[in-house]
Amino acid sequence: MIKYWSILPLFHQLDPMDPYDPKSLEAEAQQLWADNGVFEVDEDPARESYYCLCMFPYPSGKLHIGHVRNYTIGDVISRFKRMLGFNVLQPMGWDAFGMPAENAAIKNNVPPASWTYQNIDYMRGQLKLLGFGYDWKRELATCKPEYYRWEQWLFTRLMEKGIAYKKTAPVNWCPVDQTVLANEQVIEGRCWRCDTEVERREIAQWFLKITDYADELLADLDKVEWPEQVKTMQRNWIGRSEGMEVEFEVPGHDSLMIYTTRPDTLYGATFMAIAAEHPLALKAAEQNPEVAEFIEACRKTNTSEAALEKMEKLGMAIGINAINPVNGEQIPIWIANFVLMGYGTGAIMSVPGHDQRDWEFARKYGIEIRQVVEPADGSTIDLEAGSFVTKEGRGCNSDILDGLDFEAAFDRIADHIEAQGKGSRQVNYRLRDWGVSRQRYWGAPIPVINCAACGNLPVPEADLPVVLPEDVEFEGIGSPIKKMDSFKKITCPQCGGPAERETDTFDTFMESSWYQERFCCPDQNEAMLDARAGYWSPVDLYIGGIEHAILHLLYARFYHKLMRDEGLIESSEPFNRLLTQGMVLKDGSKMSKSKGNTIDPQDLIDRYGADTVRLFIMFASPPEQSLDWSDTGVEGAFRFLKRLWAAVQEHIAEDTGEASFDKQSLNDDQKAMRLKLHETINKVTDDFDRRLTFNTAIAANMELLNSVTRFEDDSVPGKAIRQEVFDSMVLMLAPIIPHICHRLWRDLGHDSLIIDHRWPEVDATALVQDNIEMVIQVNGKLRGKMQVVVDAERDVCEAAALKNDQVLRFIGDNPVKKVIVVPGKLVNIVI
RNA sequence: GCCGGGGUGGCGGAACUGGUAGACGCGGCGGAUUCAAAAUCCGCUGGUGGUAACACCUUGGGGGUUCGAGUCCCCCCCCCGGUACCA
Repeated sequence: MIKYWSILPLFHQLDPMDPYDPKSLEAEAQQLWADNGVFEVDEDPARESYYCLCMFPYPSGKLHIGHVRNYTIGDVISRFKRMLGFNVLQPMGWDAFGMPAENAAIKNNVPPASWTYQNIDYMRGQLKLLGFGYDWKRELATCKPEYYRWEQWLFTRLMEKGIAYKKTAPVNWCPVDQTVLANEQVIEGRCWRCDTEVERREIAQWFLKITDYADELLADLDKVEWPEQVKTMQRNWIGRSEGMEVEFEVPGHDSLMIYTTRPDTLYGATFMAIAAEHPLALKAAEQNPEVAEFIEACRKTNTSEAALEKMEKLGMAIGINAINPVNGEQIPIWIANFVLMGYGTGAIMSVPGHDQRDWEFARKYGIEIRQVVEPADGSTIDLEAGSFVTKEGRGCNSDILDGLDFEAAFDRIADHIEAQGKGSRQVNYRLRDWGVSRQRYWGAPIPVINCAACGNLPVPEADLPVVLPEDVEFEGIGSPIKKMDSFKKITCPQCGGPAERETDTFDTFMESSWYQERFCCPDQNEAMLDARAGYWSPVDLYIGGIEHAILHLLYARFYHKLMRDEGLIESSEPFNRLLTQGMVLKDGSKMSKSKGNTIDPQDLIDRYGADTVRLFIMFASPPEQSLDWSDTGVEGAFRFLKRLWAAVQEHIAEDTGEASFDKQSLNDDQKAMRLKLHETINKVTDDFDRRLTFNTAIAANMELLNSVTRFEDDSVPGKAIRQEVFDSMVLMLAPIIPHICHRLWRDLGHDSLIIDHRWPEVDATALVQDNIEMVIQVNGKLRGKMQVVVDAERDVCEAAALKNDQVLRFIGDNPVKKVIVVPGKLVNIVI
């Protein structure tokens, strides 16, 4: 703990009537924190740890207001937990790989690395100006080899375990720029740079078998304290379903394997749909130029799910039939643009009677729609109007399934098909394996060597890391390392022959999947993680945007389990509690450069100081809701700080001496002041700890400041109560507006750092009241109020209510039918 | 399309477990201070009617449950996030 005597020279001479000057007092506080390493922490088994982590930023150039919100929330909670006595870790780093750096390189001809490092330097300065209590010793950037080498190392381990594997998957391809495009770079089906129509291509890529962990990822959601909506989104994303794999024979060709969750509708299958890239489709195209043309047309669609679902569903029959295993019927095989080769088997069975998408397709192409499920209540349905999608019906026109409900029909047909060897019960997931290959430069190189003789080999551990060359020039859009022989050409570690390095890089979600563990031991050069991770991890509270509810958070959970199974860590989940922060809006819509409605945090810091920015952000709305930016609201926050400053300065200017008070002999106003204070401490503590609603905590302190300003009592106990109020208020506000409170704490006569002081405690005796107010309603409408003793019995309340003048007016001559008493709250008289 | 969330005064929001709708702040109006302005301080401020006391209406729209609904249930509208290569 640092005592003031050691740092006094840093402060101005105290003049109680100094105006509030955020610039100098914030600089002084920040300097003191930095010089004394106030937020640097070490593992201390004697103390309980609290690991508070905010999603680290992509170094895009400068902080945007969403960052400021995210990091203010994290800093407020970290400082609060520290005041409760926890050993708090709050680190910060940089999610430094990604596309914007490449775009900047193409546009401005600067290497992505130097652009990134410059941005990091600038943004680090901004974070320091905001006064966030980070342990800067632990700072990391994911683009540094000492970071990504461990990711490469783990990947080689996963290759050996078979969790990393290679298969083809679709990408967006620009035929002019000769490069792969991200979904974001495809604007209405065209390349964002050259406006060429984008094609879909199937290329070989690396995958991680996240589906092997699907059940555990699902089950472990019950172990974490996350918002229910995020858990629901993840459950739906994983999408566990119980169904069957069924084999359809195709005379003269390989059979088609399909998966269905509705084997009870097998008798209603009237066609099959396959992907344009399916081998059977390609074979048909050889015979039929029209089919070839259609396949070509199918390639003109985006790979994104939203685009795929919204586009017009198109198909073409290939003139080959499949045999339905349940009834031997021959049904036509169609190529359909909404079936993708990369997902499942690239083939589906279609039951237009009982699936809406199949129904629309069948309607369009005049394919038979057959009813095989009927309503259980015996009513009739109209398949001309739409499909009948339900699991509540019973089978019809289905031979052995007729009259059976869903469960019975499922079992009957499953037994039947399994007995015939034409398929089996199967649990399936909507979740697909994680494609980690990116055909881009600014990412961690995938540590693989491609040898014509030996195949795909992991780079031997001794040769790691595979370092990404940072001094590169962009010629066009493609990745420079794909043409760089000095990087590419290598000898095979197995046969010694010529080989090539993999030039794809990792998805940047790889880096952000484990940084939270590396923060525990960022200087460890011998291993990915060490025992220190065991002290801090898992993260106690993780804070970030709701937009990460599925992908990032699911990948990080998966990666954590991979590290656990590698023996690197003991826990199964990375983030115990999650706080998803809402977006920052301006005039009700998202800020964007094109709309010109962006707010630059730097301007605000320059004009008002960090405390005002922090206060406004925390006051404007609760963290989980979106926040609408308001310039006048910022003024209001600044005004509050000035009032707080002036009120404390005025208090310390009066001579309080050794003022004290005796709880037993206070007058009514003094009691009321202390009641207000301790009610506020009670509420604010709950708001900070359980509810995480800092806006109401701030509002409560504003009320308290209003009350204490009106508390004009110059007696000795009065002064002492005022000191108690200001001490508590400054402590309660310190996590939110740390600079001004740091200063006011000393002005109030304390010689320790406020960050090292304990959070204020409620004095239960101050909360005791004699009388309370109760509301009286007539037929549920408020008609009167009354004072009763604090623990008045029901009948006392009722009798008092029925004597109330206002109430009697409303009752009039009507007989009272019923009286409802909610003790301590209200009396409702029903007439 | 699918999954998830949201909609309360002129504005941001409060109302935590079905129990006083609108705390706190912004804005607005009026006043004090000032030569004047800024800043600051004090008062009023959901809508409609009324001189007033007061009454009625009001939580996106429609219906329901309940003594009582912003809160629970059903239907609809609008906005936002995600949708697997934006991070």
